[in-house]
Amino acid sequence: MTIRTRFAPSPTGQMHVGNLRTALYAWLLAKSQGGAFILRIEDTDQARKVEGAVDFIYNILADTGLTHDEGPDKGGEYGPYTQSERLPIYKEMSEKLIELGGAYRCFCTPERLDSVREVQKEAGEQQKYDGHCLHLSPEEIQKNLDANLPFVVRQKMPLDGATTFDDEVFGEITIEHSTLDDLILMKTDGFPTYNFANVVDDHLMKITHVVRGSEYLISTPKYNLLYQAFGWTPPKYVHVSAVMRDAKKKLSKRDGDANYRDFIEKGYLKEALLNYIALLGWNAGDDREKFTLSDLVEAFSIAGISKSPAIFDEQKLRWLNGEYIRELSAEAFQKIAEPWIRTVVKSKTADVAYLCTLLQKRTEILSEIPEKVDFIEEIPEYSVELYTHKKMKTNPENGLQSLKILQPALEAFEPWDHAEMYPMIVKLAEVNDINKKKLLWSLRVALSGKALTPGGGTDLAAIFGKSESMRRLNSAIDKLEKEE
RNA sequence: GACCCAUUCGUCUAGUGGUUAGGAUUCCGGCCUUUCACGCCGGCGACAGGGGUUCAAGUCCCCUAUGGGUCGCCA
Repeated sequence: MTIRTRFAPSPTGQMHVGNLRTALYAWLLAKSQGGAFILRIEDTDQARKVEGAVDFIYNILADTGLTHDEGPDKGGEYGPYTQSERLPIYKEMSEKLIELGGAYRCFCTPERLDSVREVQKEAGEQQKYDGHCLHLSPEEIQKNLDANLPFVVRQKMPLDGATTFDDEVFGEITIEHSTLDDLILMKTDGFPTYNFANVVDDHLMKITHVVRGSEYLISTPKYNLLYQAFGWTPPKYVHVSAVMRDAKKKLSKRDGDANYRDFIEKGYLKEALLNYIALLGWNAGDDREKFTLSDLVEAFSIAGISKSPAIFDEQKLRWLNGEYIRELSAEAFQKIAEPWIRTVVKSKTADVAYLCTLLQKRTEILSEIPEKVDFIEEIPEYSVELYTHKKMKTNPENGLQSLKILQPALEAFEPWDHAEMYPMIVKLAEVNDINKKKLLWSLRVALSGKALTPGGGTDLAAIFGKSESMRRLNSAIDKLEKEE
């Protein structure tokens, strides 16, 4: 029997990274064993529906490479794959379940339910349905139905005993039936709840392994009771623990930047992001940390999933992203870096390709590029104290001296060849009996107006070209002379 | 509050009765160097606490603590 897993998001907007990780694990489980990955849209809550959210899900799955074999857009043998299009199925199934004795109609109003809960809360009791409609006679039920009273369908829980199931990650879990509430399966609006739809659909769609967040761990026995009532075989369960923002808070949509798209917009590469979230709560059993998607397919196994919640560490993501950036070819890096460079550098003459070779080893996330290159467009206001560097024993006075040595040499330097410039300056330092580092430090400050730059003085000269370099050099000399 | 689950360096983790408790990241040193970064080398840093079981416990059991989850006509 081939493995079938599913990703079943509700179309409520952004793709949270915890959600993405669940999708990744489900996809990996299927693909690592030659199985199928199914996308199902769980839109049973009409109030929470968000326009465009389904397309957004398609885009992310396509973008990350977690492609599905069956889904609303691709079809498949077990469709429709959108729950709002399966309403007749749930209706039929719920009626069947009532016949089977696994469920009953409940005509209680939300107001009555609230007050029951209120009373239970005051008394310090467990809050659960009080069974009011459980023993309605067939006549009473018919009367209510004839009166068109709205009703929900509730699952009838056994009163005693316990259900045990064996989770693939957490092991054996046992829940006493006495703690179970009679779940609502069908709402008054004719839509199923998750509690019902997931069971019906997972069964009908022949899902073999249910991968989902650990918040469902405790409800799983309720679902198994449903399977049992129908006479179906439950799937295997793979519950994965939460992704946390910090030790106390779960990563949540409300925290703002936990979304896939936000990370991409901040300049993270999708490969790095995916790699990182794979590692949050899973490991290959060895020391490897860098995985392509196909590496993951090869290495993935349920045994590597850990039980405890993992805190999302953006610092480590940054590092991983840097690793991915450094592995890019020069062309590939320039392609993704140039748009970021162009947000601040408008110059047509600056050598962007060369700039990129300098930037590549100095970039962890793309969004830090603009601040690194802003001096290229326009030299910032800077203090001549930048010429002071203790270790190199430089200061504005000898800085000026250095620039005056460099000025005629560079003026005469033809062609403006970067590879030749550095040895030329080294030689120039020797001739003038001055430390080459003094010359280079001053040159860098003169060209950039900054203490930290990608690359050194000759690198900057290469980026700017001769005319702009000489312009900056001369104006630096002017500036220093004025200060004297 | 009740129930379920978890707990190894700050963080992600390896570890399935006998290890100097390993790796990665962060941080700190050093080397390299045209500033910074990259790279390389090194360092700091953990078995939540208490009881058992055992010749031997991070590994098994119990209790406590802490944290998370669930208790919706949300999923």
